[in-house]
Amino acid sequence: MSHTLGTRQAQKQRTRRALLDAALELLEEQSLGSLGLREVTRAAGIAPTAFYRHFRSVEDLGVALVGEALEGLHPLIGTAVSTTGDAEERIARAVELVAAHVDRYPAHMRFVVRERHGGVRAVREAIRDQLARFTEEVARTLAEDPVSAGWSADDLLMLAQLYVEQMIATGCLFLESLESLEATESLEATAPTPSPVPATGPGERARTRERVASTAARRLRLISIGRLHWPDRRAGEGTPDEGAPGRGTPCTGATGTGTAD
Amino acid sequence: MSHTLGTRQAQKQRTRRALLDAALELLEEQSLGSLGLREVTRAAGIAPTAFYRHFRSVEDLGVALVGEALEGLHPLIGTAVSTTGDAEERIARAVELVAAHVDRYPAHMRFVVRERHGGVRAVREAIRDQLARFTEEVARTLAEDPVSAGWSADDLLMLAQLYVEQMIATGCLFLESLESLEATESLEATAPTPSPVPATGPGERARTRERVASTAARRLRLISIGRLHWPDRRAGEGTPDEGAPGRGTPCTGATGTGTAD
DNA sequence: TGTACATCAGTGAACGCGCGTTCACTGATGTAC
DNA sequence: TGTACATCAGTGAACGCGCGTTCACTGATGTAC
Repeated sequence: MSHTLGTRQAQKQRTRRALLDAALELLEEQSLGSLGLREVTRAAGIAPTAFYRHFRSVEDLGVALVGEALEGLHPLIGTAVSTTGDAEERIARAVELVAAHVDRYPAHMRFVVRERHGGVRAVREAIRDQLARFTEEVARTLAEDPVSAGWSADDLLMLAQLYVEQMIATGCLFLESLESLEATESLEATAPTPSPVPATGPGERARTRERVASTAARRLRLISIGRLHWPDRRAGEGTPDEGAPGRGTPCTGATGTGTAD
Repeated sequence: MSHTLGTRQAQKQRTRRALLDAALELLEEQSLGSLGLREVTRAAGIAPTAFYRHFRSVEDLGVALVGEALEGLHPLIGTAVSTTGDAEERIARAVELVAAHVDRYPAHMRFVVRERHGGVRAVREAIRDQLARFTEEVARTLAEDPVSAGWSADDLLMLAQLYVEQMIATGCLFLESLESLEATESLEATAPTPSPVPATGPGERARTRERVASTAARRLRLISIGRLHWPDRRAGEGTPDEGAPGRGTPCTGATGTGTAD
């Protein structure tokens, strides 16, 4: 820290954190639109009226959470998509990045996934804007790759969107695996006897994680392969029983609709 | 209709419909978790207590909406993914299917997209189950395609998931384009003078639609190309400046983690 | 066809409750001299 | 260092309101004879 905060400022920050954390926990089982101000302050251990010292409304708190959840990812994107390493390495790096972020901020990520299409406009737009920035950064990084030579700006953007969507879908997979694990574990806690065959041991968490990572990696691999053979306009035409058709004429960008409108 | 409903039954169905429609309209701007029973009955024009003649709770109504939104799509899936026609035709058919469904049931589709990761468990699970059925059907249809020869069950499922996710993303794109059009049109309605250059004419709706359809089609095209060249394990290895590497050895399924666990 | 009774979709009053927001306040922290 | 005053994060009472659910009811529709 550059200069220590005054006691008062520090306390205010702590209360603010308590509000954000309380909200995050409550948001695991409901959406922002149904989250009450009193509910949050109760969980945070402060009086309802104190809420207004930190946020104008619950919606406002939601926008702050979007920032916390996604702001920190921007510097990491370049690393994950960068040209260094072969395709497999890059894919593994991207999946690992998502996995680590979900591991570290599960509640934040659940919140983002839930509210991305949720009922609170301001939050939806905050998320959309962050994702648009991600997409633009990915597109810029992809453009530097020699593989992208000849790609139209429109097609590059399309590919970047596909990658970003895929990263979100991967995050969802990791989140769902966390959820199902919790469900299993709480079931076991209730069970009268320890299962004869320990279906959920200490390694189960790691194994589920690996399975999810593998699925996510294969999806990315398929997309990357498509990218390498793009545009391949003849793909799938007629019967595919003639073996390997190879790539079509490199009529780059001919498939796009053009950027200007 | 096989046999006409009694007056009483018919009236009950009409009230039920009024409740569902009122809910759908209210859900355009909020999520199910914050939708009130009294709010719905008020909009439907009936007494709050009458709600219980039709649904046990708002959550229950939500589950009914999931059925309405997705049940009807099952018979259409086969047609969209089927082997008939070349890859381009199939892609166009799939995009058109989604576009038509969103055009006809925009509120239903918005609801599904919003609640897929929303705060109401029962509804989330109803949607997840329907999507799992879609995925299975797509996987089964893909398996019949000669292109899928040698694909492991795991990889086929991965591809089917990718396609289903992509269909949902396409639906989102169409929904967002509807939303932005409405915003523009209401802005124009408020504007004092008709714009000198009519930025939003009667053709704007069609043009936006076409742009979205084109983007969606290109995404599907890229995935289809990836599919044709799968697994191509050497893709992207080293520098890609040596031209067309062709497809790798068809070590089918070697990339999967196996289905049994 | 007519009558007597059963069913049941929709009503309206009433309930206790938690909500968001207002207001004047308290008392610890910060600051000027 | 000590004193006097300003700031402001957090308090607690109070408000009007809409909520979900209960209950006994009404009256049109359905049914048995």
